[in-house]
Amino acid sequence: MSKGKYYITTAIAYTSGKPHIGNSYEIVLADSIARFKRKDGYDVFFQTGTDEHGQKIELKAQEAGITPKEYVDNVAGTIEHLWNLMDTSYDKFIRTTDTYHEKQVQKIFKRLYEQGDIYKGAYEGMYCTPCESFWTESQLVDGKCPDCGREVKPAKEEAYFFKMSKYADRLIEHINTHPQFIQPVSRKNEMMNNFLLPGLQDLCVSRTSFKWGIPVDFDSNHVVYVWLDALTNYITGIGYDCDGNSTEQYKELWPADLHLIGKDIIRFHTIYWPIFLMALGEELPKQIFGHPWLLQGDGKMSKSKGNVLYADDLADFFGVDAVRYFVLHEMPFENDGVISRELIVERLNSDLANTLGNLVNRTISMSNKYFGGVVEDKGAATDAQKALDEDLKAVARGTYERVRRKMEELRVADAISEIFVLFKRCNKYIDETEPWLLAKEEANKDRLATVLYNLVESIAIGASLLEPYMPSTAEKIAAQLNTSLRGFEELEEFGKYPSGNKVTEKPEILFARLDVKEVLEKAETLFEGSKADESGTDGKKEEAVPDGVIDIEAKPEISYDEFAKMQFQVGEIIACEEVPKSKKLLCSKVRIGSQVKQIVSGIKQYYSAEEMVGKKVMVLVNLKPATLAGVVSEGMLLCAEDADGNLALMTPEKSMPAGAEIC
RNA sequence: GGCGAGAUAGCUCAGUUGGCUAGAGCAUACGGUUCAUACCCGUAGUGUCGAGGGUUCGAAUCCCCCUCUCGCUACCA
Repeated sequence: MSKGKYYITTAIAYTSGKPHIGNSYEIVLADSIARFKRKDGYDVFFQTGTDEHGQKIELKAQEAGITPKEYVDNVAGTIEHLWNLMDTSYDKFIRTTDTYHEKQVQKIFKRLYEQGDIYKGAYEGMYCTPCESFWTESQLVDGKCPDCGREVKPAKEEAYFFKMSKYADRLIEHINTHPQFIQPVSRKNEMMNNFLLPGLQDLCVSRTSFKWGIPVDFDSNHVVYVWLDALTNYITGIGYDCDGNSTEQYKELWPADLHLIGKDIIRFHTIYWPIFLMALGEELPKQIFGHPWLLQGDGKMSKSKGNVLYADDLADFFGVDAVRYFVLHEMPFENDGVISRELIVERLNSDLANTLGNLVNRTISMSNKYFGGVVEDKGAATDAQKALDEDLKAVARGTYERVRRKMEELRVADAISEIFVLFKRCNKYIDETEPWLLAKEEANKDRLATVLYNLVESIAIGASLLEPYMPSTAEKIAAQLNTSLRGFEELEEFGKYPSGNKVTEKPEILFARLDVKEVLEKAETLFEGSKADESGTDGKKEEAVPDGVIDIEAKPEISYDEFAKMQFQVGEIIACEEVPKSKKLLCSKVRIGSQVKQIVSGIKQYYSAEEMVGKKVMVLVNLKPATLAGVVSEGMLLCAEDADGNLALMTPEKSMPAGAEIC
């Protein structure tokens, strides 16, 4: 009997490169929820996929010397392979380059345009010719340039905008009346306070600066903004049609029950996406969960440091289920969690090898040793023993309900812990009943059989509950017990294991204990080896990176003319002060030849105002002035930036006069 | 700068509407046990519950203030 449909999605993965474990973990999380709901009697539809458009991909492809399509085919293949490797049970893998998706996005864009939600405007906003500045509507003072007070006029660069403000009130109302809509709740406040309550800006939903996107079919200069493109995957993937010819599947599945996403893209999912849906007249998803991230403890993950963890490498090392267990068990609900090989070894040893693996092993060993593997419920127990048995049984029978409640709140880590409470209870039961003592007296044979039966039955229940999280481990345990995994509806009754059944003769070790030191050494060796022959997902060989250097993302080639437009000069800092009300900004007076410019820079963390004075620095002089934190800045001080974001000013290597050209 | 969250055992955290000697897991030490993957079971802990002040018979829990950390956000030209 079905409890109804359950449509769950992950964010679609961006195909700019191979995702690391921090990104891959979302799919495992979604998978465990999908599998749980399926076992719990829901008709689950689980969709994932890839987001394949955008400038970044266009550039990456250009770098690799292949077409964008070739590039994304490559990466999408890698991603789907990873998802499969992690044993995820998605029903649909959508790619935003799929034809049906692209067609639908074009239709949606057109419809929104025709009904007036999307309008053609100017990307940079209002232009003040004398100041050479663009301003957004909200920056204008009485509709005039905030700097000089003169008239402004619309800029030339055209773009399409979505009227967000039109739907803002409805969205606020929806969020307020649906407390479950945004999870965790702290995220809801952030969205409200930062975006909704101050007033939503209209969103620019087209681009002309690159080509790799879905073209706006009635205006070929424009491609659809990637987020409008990407978000709609949730409906196009199940057959939405904006002319009203949506499939039966769509009608059944929409609205989605859960969008599982990273906390970094909550804004797009809780503001823009619902508003797009309102504009289309569709229902809003029931819940959006912005999960935190698993981060590396020892600094940022970086390719050149060789400390990036990938799901496939970890799976090679520890096994798929161990990795699944780790990421799910450490799944932070509100704060970011930490992942490292050391921590994985710790968890694997203490939970998987000691508590679970050893329990299964010792139980099966005893069954073989004492009864040739036959497990029989003789029902033998004195009153005192009955109390003991009943306590174990109560834990076993109640575990499903405890797990279910945790899953209801998406507390996956807590759900798993509940299952391990049962396994720990089993270990304790062995100590309490002392089977090895029972085995010494022939008169206690029946009691011994009963004890082992209770253990086998409890483990069978635990394994069945474990299935959504560690599917193949659950299967392995069932196989060793010579039984099959049960449905959830069979877990609240104790004694389903067929009495007289025979367990396997030779129990395999489920999880071997690992030595942290050995693991780290092996990882080191592997990394050294793979550095030499690793070919990136872009098909281009990556050079081994020597110590002390970093790589950054390459920008497209420019012409000499483009370069020549920029004017660099040596500037001398003659005064400098902190910008009030600002965390990062210093405001410097910079002498460049005979003139003095005021330049604001975000370097307060690295330089004090005092030490700035007297420095000769490299200045981009002819940059369009802008206002930062209320202060006008008329240029840019150039800095070098390392992988951790530390900044160092560029200064001339020999003494040079202020104003000297840098060319 | 604005808004918000938090600071509890070595580590990760739980502590409901203020109430007895402040808890769990991991790690540590000791004891027990030997069926098992040197595993399991038990016991023991230590904590100025971030600092200071206040309300109260009584505060980790409420109020004020301070310090620090974190998240989102605006500036990072």
